[in-house]
Amino acid sequence: MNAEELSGQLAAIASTQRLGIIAHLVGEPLHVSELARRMEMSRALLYMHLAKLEAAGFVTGHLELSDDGKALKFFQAVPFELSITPAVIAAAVNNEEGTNG
Amino acid sequence: MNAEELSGQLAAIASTQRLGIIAHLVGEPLHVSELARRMEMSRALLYMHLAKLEAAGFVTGHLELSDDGKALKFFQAVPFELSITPAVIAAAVNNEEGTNG
DNA sequence: TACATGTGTTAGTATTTGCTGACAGGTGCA
DNA sequence: TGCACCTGTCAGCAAATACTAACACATGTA
Repeated sequence: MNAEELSGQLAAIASTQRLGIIAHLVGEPLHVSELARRMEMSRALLYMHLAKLEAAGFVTGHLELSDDGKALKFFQAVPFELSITPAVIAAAVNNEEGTNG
Repeated sequence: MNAEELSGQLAAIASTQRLGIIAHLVGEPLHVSELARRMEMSRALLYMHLAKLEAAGFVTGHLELSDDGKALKFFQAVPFELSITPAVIAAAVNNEEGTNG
């Protein structure tokens, strides 16, 4: 873990919208349109947020075929634990590996 | 801890520059001009970053009088531990208090 | 055919954030 | 007086991010 990776992870969840997305996907996978309705958010915007979350590894998506033959893109939250302390930050900035996860 | 507070905390450290500032201030308080030199950053910019970090509680600053009578603004890192998991996020989004620190 | 549902992408705009340069003011010292 | 330090703030520009509206295309159903 270096400083860029760490700040990338943090930036991915440093948003109330994206925290809301993760909260919605904890324990209950949802497809994009359904999630967009629940979050009262446009699909285009939701795709942008999901892309950032998926790139950082906080959610994962997969296509699923519904009973009536429609392709649904389901997303779910990925289990993780991020523990941040001053020491963890100092280690990351000094580019040391294997310090946190 | 609600979603806004949590995302605020995360946003405050979701920056390689600000991670670098914290790393510099771990175990060694520095005054602004000295820190600006070590980070190779303008003071104006550093003030902006320090303001965000201080508002979020990651660093704390105080004026100190040097031997030769100059006022120096020292900053130091505040000890903390932020533990982020999907459950913590869900709790924050649902506005529950007392779940994480 | 037409409508409701879904995925996925793009162009363009609005808002926020990061950053620079310049300023005003203070102390100590030669 | 002038120089070398320091704190603190502001206007303005640059770049990144968030967001909207619109498009193309697919399936099932009336």
